[in-house]
Amino acid sequence: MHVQLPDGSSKEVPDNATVADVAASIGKRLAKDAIAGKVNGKIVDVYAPVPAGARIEIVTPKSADGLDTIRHSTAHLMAMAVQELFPGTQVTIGPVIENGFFYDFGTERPFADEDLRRIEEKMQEIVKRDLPIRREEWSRDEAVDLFDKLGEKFKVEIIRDIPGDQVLSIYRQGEWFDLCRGPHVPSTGRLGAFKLLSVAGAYWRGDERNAMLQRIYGTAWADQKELDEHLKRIEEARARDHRKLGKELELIYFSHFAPAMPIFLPKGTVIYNELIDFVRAFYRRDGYSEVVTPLIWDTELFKISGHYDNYRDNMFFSHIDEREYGVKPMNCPGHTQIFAMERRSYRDLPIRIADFARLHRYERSGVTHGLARVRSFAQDDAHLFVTPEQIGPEIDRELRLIKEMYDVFGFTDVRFALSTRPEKRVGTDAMWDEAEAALEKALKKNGIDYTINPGEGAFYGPKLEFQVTDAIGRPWQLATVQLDYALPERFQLSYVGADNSEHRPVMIHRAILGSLERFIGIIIEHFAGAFPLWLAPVQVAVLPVSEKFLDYGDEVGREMQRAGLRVQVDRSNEKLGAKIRTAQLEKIPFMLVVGEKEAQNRTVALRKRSGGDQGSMTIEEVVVEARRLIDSRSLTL
RNA sequence: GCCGUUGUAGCUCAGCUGGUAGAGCAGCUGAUUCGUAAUCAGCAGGUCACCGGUUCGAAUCCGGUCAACGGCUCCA
Repeated sequence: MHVQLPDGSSKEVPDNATVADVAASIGKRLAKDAIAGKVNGKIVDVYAPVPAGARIEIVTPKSADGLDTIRHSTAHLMAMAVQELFPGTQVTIGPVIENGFFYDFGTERPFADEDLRRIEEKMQEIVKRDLPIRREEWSRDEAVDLFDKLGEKFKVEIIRDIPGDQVLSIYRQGEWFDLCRGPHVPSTGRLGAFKLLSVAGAYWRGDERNAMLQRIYGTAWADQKELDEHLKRIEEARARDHRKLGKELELIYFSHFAPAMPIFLPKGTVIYNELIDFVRAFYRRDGYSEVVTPLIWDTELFKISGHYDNYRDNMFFSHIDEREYGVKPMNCPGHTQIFAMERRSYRDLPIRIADFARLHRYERSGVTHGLARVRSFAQDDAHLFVTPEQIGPEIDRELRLIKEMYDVFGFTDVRFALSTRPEKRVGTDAMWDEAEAALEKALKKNGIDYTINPGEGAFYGPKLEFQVTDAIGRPWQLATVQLDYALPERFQLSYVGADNSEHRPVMIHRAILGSLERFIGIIIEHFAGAFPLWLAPVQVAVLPVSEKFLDYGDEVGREMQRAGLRVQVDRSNEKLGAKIRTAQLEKIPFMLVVGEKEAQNRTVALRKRSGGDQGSMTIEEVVVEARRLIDSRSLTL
C-alpha cells in the first residue's frame, strides 16, 4: 500500500505497516528517533498500524508533538516511580503543561522535598530498565473493575464520567499501568532528560471543597542539553525576580505590620512618580481631568454601587461614630459622585475623570505575591462618561493610547481578550448583550485578534484585557477597558441630550498600566533592574578617583543636579574600581569619573552602565546627551 | 482560605544527633590617595520571627500565632 509523507511524496510500505515501519523505510536515523507518529493529523504510538493512503508524519523528540509526548510519558514514569516507592498512593491525572508536566496523587502522607530526589532516582532506574510501553484497549466497565480492585477511587471516578460505550486505553509499562489516551514513547529508555521541580497541594478537580491532592511538578526535554538550558532559564528568571531586585536595589520594602502592602522606598518612589508623570502627559494631551478623592466612603455608597453585595469579601471596613465606612477597592463609585454633582449636558461629554488614588482590596492570605498581587495599590485609573454614540470612538482612542504607551517600554507583543458576563453580576441581560457587542465591535473594527474568556468579566460589565510579553517571554495582564451600563443606572446618572430630555450615560472604566505596583514589578523584571535613563532612580554617579578630587566631584554633582538629573557622588574612601563596581551593581546608567585630568580641564570621563569608558567630555555635553535620552524616553543608553 | 516549605546580625548564609551563636558583605574607626567591576587592619553588631510547652539545659524537640516562599482555589 501507499502512504503519503509530509513533503507530499508517497511511499510504498507493506500492508500491515506501523508508524515505526514507515520511519524505518525512510531512514535508520529516523527509525531511531521516532517516538510517536501522526496519522492523518492524529497523534498515535509508533507501533500503531497505518491505513492505506494515510498522511503519515514521524514525530521526533525535538518537535512540539514530540516534546509533549516525552513530557506525558515522563509524567507516567513519575507516577510509576511514586507508586513503587510509596505503595498505596493513588493516581489521578498527569497532564503536560508548558515546559513540563505534573501529576496529582492521592496520599495520606505529603511528599517532602527529599522525596523528590528519591523519586527522581527511581525514575532513572526505570529508564534503565527500558520497559516497553504498550497500549491496551478496555471496555469502560472492565476498566472500572480493574481500577476499583486496586482501590484507585479517583481513576474510577474519572472513568465513570466517560460515556459508557467508549473504548478506553490503558498504557502498560512493566507491572505498572495507567488509564491514558496516549500516545506514549515506545519504551521508558527513551526518557531521561527530566527534573522534578516542586511539590504542591492541589484540589481534586480544582475545586476547593474537594480533597487536597499532592502535585509534583517536573520538567522534561528531548535531551540533557535542552534540560540544562531550561534550568538555566529558570535561574535567570529567578535572578530577575522583582522581589529580589526590589530589595537589592532598595526600591520596595514590606513590613510585617502591613502584609502585602508594598512600601516604596525613595528609589522606588522615583519610578512610581516618573510613571505617573508619564501617564499625566498623555492625560493633558488627550483631555482627561485628574481628581483627588477620599480613600474611605460611607458604606451606603458601596451598597448603591453593588460592591457591598458583590465585592464585600474583598473590602476593608472601618467603624466610627456609629457609621460604617468602606475603604474603596475601586474608584468608580466615587467618580459617579463627581459626575452627579451637577446637571450635565451632552455637550460636556465625554467626561474623562482620572485618579491615581490608592485602592485597598483584601486578598486572602496565600494569594499575594510581591508587587504583582497586593492589598494596597494605585492604578492609572480613569472613568469615561460617554453617550452611547461615543463608545466606539472612545474605545478606539484607548486602543491607540495603549499601543503608544506600551511601545515606550518595548512591550510590542500585545494580546487581547474579551471577558464576558460572570455569574455574580448586576444589570439586565439586555445591558450585557449591548455592552459585550460594543466591545466586540471595537475589536473587530480595529482588526484586532482576540480570545474570549467566558464569565471572566467584572460584576458591572464586560472587560477587554490586554496582555503583554516581557523581555523573557512571560505574559502579564496589564490594561483593562470595561464597559459599564450598570453603575450609571444604579446611581441614576443622567445628562440632558440635544432633545432636551434626560439620558443615561455609559461609563468606561479603563487603566492602561493597570496597577502601578504590578506594572513596576513587571518592568523591574523586564529590564532586569537596569532601567532606561528616564526611569532610573539614580541617573548619574560621580566617581572621584581619590579624596583629592572630592571637591571637584561635588561640583560636578551640583551641576548635574542643577540640570535636573538625579545624581549621587561617591564620597567613599575606595579605589575607582570599587566605586565602579558599586555603581554597576546599583545599575546606575551614567558614571562620571573625575580625577586629575578632569579637574584641570573641567571635564568628566563618562562610563556607561552598558558599555565601558566613553572618554572625556564636558559637563555640558553629558547633560545634553542625558537630556536627549530622557526626553525621548530612550530604551538604550 | 487550603497543602507543603522556610524564618539565625542591615543583606546573603553556616550552626552535625539539645550543652546559652559564627562567616562574608554592608556599617563604624584608622591607615592608604589610588584611573574603569572588590586596598588593608581593627571595632561594633543577634530577646536565634513571636507566644507557650518538654527538658537540669532549647536556635536546635513539640504545639500555637504571625510573616514570607512554591503551588491550589480565588482574583485587578
